[in-house]
Amino acid sequence: MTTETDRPAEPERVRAPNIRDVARVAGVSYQTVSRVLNDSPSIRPETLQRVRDAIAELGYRPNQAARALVTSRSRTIGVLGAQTVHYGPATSIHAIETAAREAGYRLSITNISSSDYTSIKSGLDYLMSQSVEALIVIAPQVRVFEAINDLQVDVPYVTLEATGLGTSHSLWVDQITGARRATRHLIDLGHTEIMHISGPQDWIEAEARMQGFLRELSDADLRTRAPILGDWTASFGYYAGLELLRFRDFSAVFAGNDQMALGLMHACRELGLDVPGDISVVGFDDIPEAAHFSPPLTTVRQNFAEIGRRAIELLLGELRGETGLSHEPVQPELVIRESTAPHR
Amino acid sequence: MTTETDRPAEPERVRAPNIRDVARVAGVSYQTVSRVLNDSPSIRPETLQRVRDAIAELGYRPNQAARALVTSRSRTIGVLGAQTVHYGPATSIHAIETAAREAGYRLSITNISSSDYTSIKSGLDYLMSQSVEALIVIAPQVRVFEAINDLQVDVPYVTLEATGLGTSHSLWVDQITGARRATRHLIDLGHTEIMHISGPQDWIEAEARMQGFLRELSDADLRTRAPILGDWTASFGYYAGLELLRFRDFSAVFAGNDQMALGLMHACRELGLDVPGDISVVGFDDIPEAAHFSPPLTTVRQNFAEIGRRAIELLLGELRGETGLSHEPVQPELVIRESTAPHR
DNA sequence: CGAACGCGTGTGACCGTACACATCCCCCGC
DNA sequence: GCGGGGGATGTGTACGGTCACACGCGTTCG
Repeated sequence: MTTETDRPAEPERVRAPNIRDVARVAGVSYQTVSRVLNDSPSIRPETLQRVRDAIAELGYRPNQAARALVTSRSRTIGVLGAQTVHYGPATSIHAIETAAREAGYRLSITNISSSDYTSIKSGLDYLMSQSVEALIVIAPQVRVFEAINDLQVDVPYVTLEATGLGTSHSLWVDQITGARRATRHLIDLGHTEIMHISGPQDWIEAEARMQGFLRELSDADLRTRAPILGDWTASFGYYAGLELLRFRDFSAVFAGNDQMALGLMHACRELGLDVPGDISVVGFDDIPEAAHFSPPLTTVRQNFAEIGRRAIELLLGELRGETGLSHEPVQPELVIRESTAPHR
Repeated sequence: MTTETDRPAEPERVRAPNIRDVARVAGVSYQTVSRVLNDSPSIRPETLQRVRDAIAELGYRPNQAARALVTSRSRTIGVLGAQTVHYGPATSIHAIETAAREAGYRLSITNISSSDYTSIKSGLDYLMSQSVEALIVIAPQVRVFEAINDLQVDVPYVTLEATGLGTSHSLWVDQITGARRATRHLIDLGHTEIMHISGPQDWIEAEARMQGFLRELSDADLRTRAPILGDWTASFGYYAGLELLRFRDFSAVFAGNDQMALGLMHACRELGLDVPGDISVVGFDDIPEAAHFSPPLTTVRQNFAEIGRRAIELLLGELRGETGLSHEPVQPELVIRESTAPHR
């Protein structure tokens, strides 16, 4: 029957049904169908039903592109991310997605591969050409701000921000205080020689945590030493630990995140050192696994879900034209477990 | 000057520049601008430059919606995810994003909040209305297949699949073999009483790993016992461990993922049991932290990045009309560390 | 008893772009 | 000198919706 040749008239790809097809089947005008889609109040129940039936019969799906074109409302929020494999960003994005969905918005996510300017710009460019209605920047690189200015981003945006510079576009996650609390905890336990393994330099979070660490130390008149710049991974923590522990001129370590703390504790174990007996360790983030490390890790909990929700809240508020929205910082919380003990 | 009132003619929101604006500035027709955007070969270098300058001057950005509307090509691949906070899915998505970007595609991701049918359907519905050109399903729920059929998805799609049923739309990640290898390893070490802590029942991965476990056990004529159904979390592993270890009628545990293995080892530690001395533990996934657990975890490595790449490769091939693409399974690999030892 | 009004529905224009086709111009060869 | 061809550019139309407005109809009110 259906031979491969001799069938030039075969409809190559059946066009998806559109609003007029629905209208024809329902016996109404296309405008009425449009009204049904936008649930306009003034439609006779009977007509409504006819249109709904037609939609179901044809398997009609409104074309978002067409809709976005005419309304210039895409119902989409852009997310510029980087390293979203990490627990923190991944959790935030998840929370953002959930909050956005509940508000009838969807996400368009793009990651930047490297932290150079062109990469950021192209990511931002893409999002803007999607005509996103708002923008969330999770990419923690400092250069993002320049790019946003250069590209004349004219939609509301929020950057997750850790330094408390407090531009009106930032959701301040007070990592400085978090880091100070972690450091304070070690000081209160009697430690005077404290190391810090930081995250990568171009991450705002890493910078803020380091700041908090240094400030708390200097407030306590303790010797500050140059933090080690890591890459967030457990492996880095491990190798850094092996290196550092050759000297052992410290009794406590504040790691920039839980993974590096884990690696460090691994190194301690391998060198026959007890945590927290010989070395106290504090992490940052409170990833779900941290409570089950050996020993369970004292760390600083960040409420990533809250952060995501707040970001959406802020943006939606701005979209509705509200002003003076709360930019209250999200406060991290110290969770004391078993990886820290009094200095002996 | 600019008083609030008496300015009815003020343009409320400056319309973004379109190709006609660019054309006017460049002194050409809008069609020429369109040609520049789609880098058509027949454009005089001089004209090209003029248009480029105009684009830069106006800060013009092509409108994706309009473009998608007329070409019905969105250059977007839809991803239906669930629980994308987990390491596996998150890593896969990241790899997918990277591979897609290199091929000039972008991602539209939507997560389903629950595993019920309507939720899946609405997620799928959304993606289709975005006119995605292809679809990747990471949501591991079985019901997804029904939904895909019901909604007459007419674009190429791939589901990450673990059972080897081998529909033409699946990328088979051979978790059964992975689980068998893990189990075999324990058997080879002399263990005869082996427990399995599985993932949630409606996850295809969990099901496949359980299958592999049971088959290997029955091939070795060992006693099989009902696996425990967990939720992938370290906490579950911990509490399950506390419960199970009251009896200690087993000497080895195969956990459905690394997190549950971690929790389990925590429970062992707390009860004074040595891993691997008293209990051998194997995980699944090889998350980056697994090498630094206490003890470093023997586990089954899944190459999530490879999986993501392969998914995109498959889809792009199909979009180009290629057939007979390789559906070779992605093979997981056993990584032996220190959480397993011979039965004594 | 006709005007005013509200409800439910239909008509035209437009959103920004790509594609098919028409047009113009210049150069070449007979 | 003129027809033909091809490269560069311009003109109409379609894509699938929404919005402002117009319209017919029945009801209400002055």
